[in-house]
Amino acid sequence: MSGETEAFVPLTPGEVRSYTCGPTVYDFAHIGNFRTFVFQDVMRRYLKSKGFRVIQVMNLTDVDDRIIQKSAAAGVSIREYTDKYIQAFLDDRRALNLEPPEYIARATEHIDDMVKLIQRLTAKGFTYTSEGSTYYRIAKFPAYGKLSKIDVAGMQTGARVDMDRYDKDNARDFALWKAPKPGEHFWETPIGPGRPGWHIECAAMALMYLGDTLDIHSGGVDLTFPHHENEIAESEAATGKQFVRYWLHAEHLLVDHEKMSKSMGNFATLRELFSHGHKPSSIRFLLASVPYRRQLNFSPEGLQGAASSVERLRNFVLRLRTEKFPEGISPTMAERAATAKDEFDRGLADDLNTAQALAAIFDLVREANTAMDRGEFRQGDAAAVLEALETFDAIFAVLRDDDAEKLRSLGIEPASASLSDAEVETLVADRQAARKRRDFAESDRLRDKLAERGVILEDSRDGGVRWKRK
RNA sequence: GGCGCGGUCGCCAAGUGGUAAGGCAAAGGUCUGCAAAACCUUUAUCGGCGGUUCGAUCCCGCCCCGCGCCUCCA
Repeated sequence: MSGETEAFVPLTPGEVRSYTCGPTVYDFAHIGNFRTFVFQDVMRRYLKSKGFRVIQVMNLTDVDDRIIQKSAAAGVSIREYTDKYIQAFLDDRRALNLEPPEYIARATEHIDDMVKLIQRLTAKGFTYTSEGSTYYRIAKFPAYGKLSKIDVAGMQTGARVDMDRYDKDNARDFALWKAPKPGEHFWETPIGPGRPGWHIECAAMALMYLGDTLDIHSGGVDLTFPHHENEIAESEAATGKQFVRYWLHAEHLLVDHEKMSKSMGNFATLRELFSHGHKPSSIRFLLASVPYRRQLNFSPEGLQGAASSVERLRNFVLRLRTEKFPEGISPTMAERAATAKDEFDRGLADDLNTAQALAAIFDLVREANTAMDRGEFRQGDAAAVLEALETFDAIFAVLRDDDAEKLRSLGIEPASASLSDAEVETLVADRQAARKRRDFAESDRLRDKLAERGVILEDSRDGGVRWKRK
């Protein structure tokens, strides 16, 4: 609200009540949308790692003009129409390793709550009706504009204000409840037949699940105005209390330096990226690696770079797990692991500076690799370093989960799909035997054969070999 | 026009009043039977102009450029 970074102090110690503006389920979500959802996931994972009990509510807007229009055009019910996209959205979330919120609230299942909230506002004189619709009278709420810092008075006469087909007292007033147009689906309620306005759903559901004052409310920057401003107007007028303690808005994902959006047609869905062979971990890493308040220009090169970064991290973990180091521990390494964890945390603690946090991890990776190459790394250090990596992955969640099973279910056919672990082991053993005979022609033939199936071999100094799937 | 975000190495991106993290990419090298992986080396004076200061990329002013919101939008 202040527009500045502030120390986070939840209303109830140890507990974070958080509301997330979810998608309008009229179509598949695109990765611009997921930029925000990944940010919210990083935030909730970080808060949890700091010991907070997180209660996150995410809404699904499953009724609006587009949905009404499209479902009618498709000749199916709103429910049926939105079910499909809700399912797809939840699948996409799983693919990206987004933790499920504690509550997922569907707008059409909370019509009663919205009606009650509107009635409360009416009782306090914040509403008026016109042609069967109910509107919010912003003139009654002097604080209007405090979040987006919009000067309402100055806007009213502007050329670009709503040329509305509705009859409102003031162009800035917004609909709480919309009267049905002929043939449209509607709900019969005490305030008349119709359907909810957009903002009332979030206000009603947030208050219902989380109480009058929530700790965190987050969403994309484009929601700041009018959506969040209107939510404030609705809820604070009704409760008389502060609605949200901390607002966090994620910046946009850009494509060729323009906002990715459905209307621009410059969007990509996750399933499209998957079908081009991109892994969920690459996408998640890319979206998470740029701090949320920075615009992120999306490009295939960037995605490739993210994939390489994840690869480097995974190679490192593989090395930690498979290489044999001299017994004992080296005090300096244990210390390095500890400071890396501290630095990682320091980055995140500063308004979720993921870029800074990442640097701490990569520093550790390089230094540990160097120690290994020099023979200064000890077996006892592996645990400490792995622990630091786990701290990292508790937030970034990119180290696992690109297993063949998962990729296949996402429509990515791994090159190595046709080879089982046992088959790989057999071929690897054959090659080792060939190497022992110094039959390098045969050895290389087997290695190439494995490579064709997406299996990469790494020989180690001690004559051993480890393998991984591409 | 109002409000907001940003302009740092080829790309992505931290950061601090005292001469600039990290990742990706590129080139050369080390290791290796060859690879792979890893490591080492090389690549920036921080949009422009003024000002404050012993000293500014970081503070102030002006200017230029990009993006967004102000209408549905993560």
